[in-house]
This record gives sequence, structure tokens and C-alpha cells, in this order.
Amino acid sequence: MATGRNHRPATRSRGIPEATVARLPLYLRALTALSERSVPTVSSEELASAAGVNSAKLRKDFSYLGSYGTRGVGYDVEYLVYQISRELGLTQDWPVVIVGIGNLGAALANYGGFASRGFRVAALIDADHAMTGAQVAGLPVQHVDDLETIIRTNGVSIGVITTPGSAAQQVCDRLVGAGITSILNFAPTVLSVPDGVDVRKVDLSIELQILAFHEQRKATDELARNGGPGPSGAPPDDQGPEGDIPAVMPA
Amino acid sequence: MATGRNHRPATRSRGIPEATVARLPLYLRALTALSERSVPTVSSEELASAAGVNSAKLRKDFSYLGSYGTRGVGYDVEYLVYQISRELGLTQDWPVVIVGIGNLGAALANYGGFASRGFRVAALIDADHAMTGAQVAGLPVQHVDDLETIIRTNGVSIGVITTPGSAAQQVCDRLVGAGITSILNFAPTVLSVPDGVDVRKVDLSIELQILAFHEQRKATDELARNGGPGPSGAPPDDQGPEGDIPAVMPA
DNA sequence: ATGCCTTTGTGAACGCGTGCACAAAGACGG
DNA sequence: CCGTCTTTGTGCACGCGTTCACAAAGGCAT
Ligand SMILES: NC(=O)c1ccc[n+]([C@@H]2O[C@H](COP(=O)([O-])OP(=O)(O)OC[C@H]3O[C@@H](n4cnc5c(N)ncnc54)[C@H](O)[C@@H]3O)[C@@H](O)[C@H]2O)c1
Ligand SMILES: NC(=O)c1ccc[n+]([C@@H]2O[C@H](COP(=O)([O-])OP(=O)(O)OC[C@H]3O[C@@H](n4cnc5c(N)ncnc54)[C@H](O)[C@@H]3O)[C@@H](O)[C@H]2O)c1
Repeated sequence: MATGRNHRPATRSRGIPEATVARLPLYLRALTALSERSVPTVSSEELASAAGVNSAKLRKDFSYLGSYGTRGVGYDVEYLVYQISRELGLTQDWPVVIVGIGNLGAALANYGGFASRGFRVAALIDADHAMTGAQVAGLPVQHVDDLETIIRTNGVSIGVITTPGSAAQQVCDRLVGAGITSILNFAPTVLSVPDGVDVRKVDLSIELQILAFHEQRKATDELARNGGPGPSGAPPDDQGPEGDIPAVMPA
Repeated sequence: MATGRNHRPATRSRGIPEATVARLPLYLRALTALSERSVPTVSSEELASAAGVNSAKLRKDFSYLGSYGTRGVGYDVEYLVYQISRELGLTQDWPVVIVGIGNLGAALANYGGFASRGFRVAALIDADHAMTGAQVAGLPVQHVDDLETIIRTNGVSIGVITTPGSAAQQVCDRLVGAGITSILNFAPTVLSVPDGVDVRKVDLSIELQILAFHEQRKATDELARNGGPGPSGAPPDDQGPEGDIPAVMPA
């Protein structure tokens, strides 16, 4: 949320914690795999392992949905697939528009994983006239001038932004103006949207930087282990302005 | 200050909370933009607004790094850029390999945002012999047979997986075996790795499903508002309204 | 039916993250 | 040099999320 002054219960919708909602797709994926192998039931332990989470967490997550398990047996796979799908709103069709059909936008358009779960690429939109009319992934690229019409005609409520960062806020504003209430943003920009509009971002650069942080920490930990754990020869750094190694961690 | 239990200190590295680490790239991006506009100092309020966070949160985040501000004035932009860069490990070069040069892998390889901050695509790897040797983004695609050699030769410690999900775990195992300790996974798979290896995942499908959940909630809230606002009995029944399914468990 | 054994569902404790509110710090003008 | 005014840095309280641990539930064999 950009300007989150109005603290509404948006964090916890319908009693289902946000953290749980974020894990439901994970469970659903694991359950679908089991379903394809015709496995009738799973225990919380097995399913949790497949989803990469703690079994207690999984049981608590499911408890927010209802009592869908059988004690001593586990969960019925098909039944649970249906319940989670319904809870996530995947029993209906979600038309999606992608704005900015460059490298990334085209890759997303070609991605088969969309259709697998209720999501359907309804339209591709770009500002480049040279691109308008060209076919990408079997769909015509339409011009951004027609953005509002395209969205209203197709009843789209989810938009994906894959334009350069400089255009992202502008595109976002038009999407919201046209009635979009959910946005998935791949551009490296903080979008500001009115209340009632959800924004999620996917940021490669941020992910890499987080990895780099931990990577660096591992390296310095390694050095500290090898270099000698006795920092008795106190480093002369008190609060050096620049070029100074971060504070040493206490042993 | 015994941590009570000798749990894994992986959650909280060097005293900097994980949530803070995840926001540092955001601050860095905002600061870089200010730096390019030659803005000398920023207040926590301004910077927080640019980064889309609360100012108190920002100040607390920075307090973990040290006292880098000047009361009554704010933060020196250049200095803070340097401090955060150093903390994130961006003052050094991070060679990265991308495995799986399909739609997504090629898009990532072509992405200019990599080099902007210490990250450098060192090699592209694919299993398809027809692709080996071809140039993508000015780099030759190398065969997965040489994965270990490529990683060791280039001193790579960060790997990006953009193969199909079915190959992801296998590729992951080889990456880890070759010495990779940080993985960014785009495949829809839960990777299992040994201790000491960090995995972050980017999952388009999960993001869309989370959006769909909230979208559905908005729709039902809207309906409920129009239908009839029950004073306390907001949920009419805990089962689905019209798409009501029999709560039978196939036995 | 009865008792055993497995697994769920959840109460409770705990730790982390967030946001408030304010005292301390320092710049700056007079 | 002093007062004022701005902004930082943080103590504190609160709520969310995670995990433990266990009683209740139910299948199943006898
Ligand atoms: N390519 C990647 O792997 C990658 C990774 C992470 C993030 N990103 C981000 O995703 C975005 C797209 O990356 P890309 O590599 O595909 O860039 P790109 O330049 O290949 O594509 C951008 C497309 O957006 C179109 N566009 C520009 N302004 C527009 C507007 N106002 N309305 C509609 N369309 C517009 C352009 O015509 C172009 O086709 C960028 O913000 C980038 O930072 C990309
Ligand atoms: N394309 C997208 O927009 C998108 C979005 C989200 C997630 N994903 C995921 O990213 C992954 C890649 O998607 P894509 O659309 O680029 O698929 P793709 O089929 O276009 O590319 C996959 C590439 O991986 C290579 N490969 C297969 N097995 C390999 C192995 N064992 N070692 C090395 N390389 C191997 C293939 O040769 C191919 O070039 C998939 O897991 C997909 O689910 C893609």
C-alpha cells in the first residue's frame, strides 16, 4: 500500500490471516500434484513436507478454512483441492491484461502457467505503434490508447505491468481509472494507488540484493572463523566516517 | 543474553532483522534517484514516502545500521547510499549464472537492470544442445554438462533457475554441489537445499492467486453491502453462498 | 462394543515486526 | 552564547504469526 493511513481490516480479510492466504497457493500446488497421482488422502505431515512448511502451521492454516480433515486419517485430497480453489477464487475465470510487451511481457504472455489456474490473458497492450497488431503468443498486441475500452469490454480486474519503470505509475493510474483493482507490478517502482486497489510487486533486483546480503554475511562469518576469533586487538574504528568495516559481532 | 534455545541464527543475521534487510534495497533505490538529482540530504519523512513505507519504520531500520543521520537535518544521501550498498554487499561484484534459457531466462539475460548494481551475468546455461553456442544477450549459451566447471571457473555463488519445474530440483542439486550458496528460483517448485544455502523464489502464479483471493473478497463484500448489512451476523453462513457444495466427504 | 492408535484442531506461550510518542541532539538565527 | 525549532533515535506497547503440546476425535481391529 502506498499511502496507508486508513488502517482498515484489510490485513486480515474474512478472518483468514494474510500469511495464510499467501501459503494457500503452495498447498494447492502440492495437492494438485497428489491429485494427479490419484493419492486419495494426505496427512498434515506429508502435505506440509511437500509444501515446504511446518505441519503445525499447515493445520492452523487449514483451521481458518474450516474443519476439513478426518482425525486419524488426514485430508481428502480432492475435497481440499476444491475448498482451497474456492477460497482463492479460482473456480471462476480471471481475465488479465499485460501492459508493456517487451522482453518480460512477451515471456509472460508465452507462459503456459497462466491458463492452468483460472487466469486467462485477455489482452496485450503496448505503447509502441510498431508493435501494435503484431501477434505475441497468439494474441494481437493492442495500443495503449485503447486501454480503457479493452479493460471494460473484457471485464478485466487484474492488470500486470511490465513497462519500464518510468511509465509504470502512469500506466497504473490509467489501469485504476479503467476499473482495475488488482495490479501485479514487475517494474522497479513504488506505485501509489487509491484505497481498495491491491498491488503486489515482483522485483528481481530486490531479491538479488537480499541474496547478496546473506552471501556477504556468510563470507564474513567464514573469514571470522578462519581469521581468529580473538578480536582482542581492538580495531581502531570508533565511528569512522568512511571505508570502515561494519561493527563486529559479539562472540 | 542466551537466545534461550540455540536455534538457527539464520533468521536474524548480524542483528539486522530480516524484514529490514528486505527493505534496504527499496531505500537504496529511492536514495539513488535522489542522488542522481543531486539532492544532498533527505528527511526520514521524505525518504519514507519515496520508498512507500512508514517514516518510523525507516528510522528504526536505519538505526540497525548505525546512527547515520543528523538531527534537525536528515540523512546525507551520498553517505547513506554508500552505507546501504556496503551493508548489502553491493560494493563488490556478484557473478550470476542463469540456468534454463527459455522465454523467461532469455528475458532475464536481456534485462539491463542486472549490471546496474553489482550483479553481472557470468554465464547462461541450458540443457538443449540445439541452443548451445547460440548468443543470447551477447553471451554464449553453454551446455549444462559444463555447469560445475563454469561455476568454479567464474567463482559464481548466486544461481538463477528458470528451467521447467520438473528439472528445477535436479538443477538445484547440481548448483549446490558446484558450490552455489544462493539461489533465485523462478520455477514453481519447492526446492530442498542443505543448511547454509539460501533460496528465494519468485512465483507469478502464487502472486496472481493472492490477488484473486482479495479480488474475490472485494466482490463478495460488495455484494454483501448491497444485499443487506447484518448488524452483527455478518456472515450468513460459513459455506459458500450460491456455489454451495455438499459438505460430503467421498468415502 | 471396546480399546488402541493415529492424526487433527486448537489453546497458550513466545518472538518478531510495527507504529506511537517523545526526549535528546544538533543546526541555525539572533 | 543562547534559545528555538526541526528531526532523529528509541523505549514501549500491541498485534500478528509461529510453534509447542495435548486433548478430542475418529478409524480400525478384535
Ligand atoms: N526483463 C526482465 O527480466 C526484467 C526483470 C525484472 C524486472 N524487469 C522490469 O520489467 C519491465 C520490463 O522489462 P523489459 O525487459 O521487458 O523491458 P522492455 O524495454 O523490453 O519492454 C518494455 C515495453 O513496454 C512498452 N512501453 C513503454 N512505455 C509504455 C507505456 N506507457 N504503455 C505501454 N507500454 C509501454 C515498450 O514499448 C516495451 O515494449 C521493466 O520495468 C524492468 O525493469 C524486467
Ligand atoms: N515465462 C514466464 O513468464 C514464467 C513466469 C513464471 C514462471 N515461469 C517459470 O519459469 C520457468 C521457465 O519458464 P519458460 O517460459 O522460460 O520455459 P521455457 O520452456 O521457455 O524454457 C525452459 C528452458 O529450460 C531448459 N531446460 C530444461 N531442462 C533443463 C535442465 N535440466 N538444465 C538446464 N536447462 C534446462 C530448456 O531447454 C528451455 O530452454 C518455468 O518453470 C516456468 O514455470 C515462467
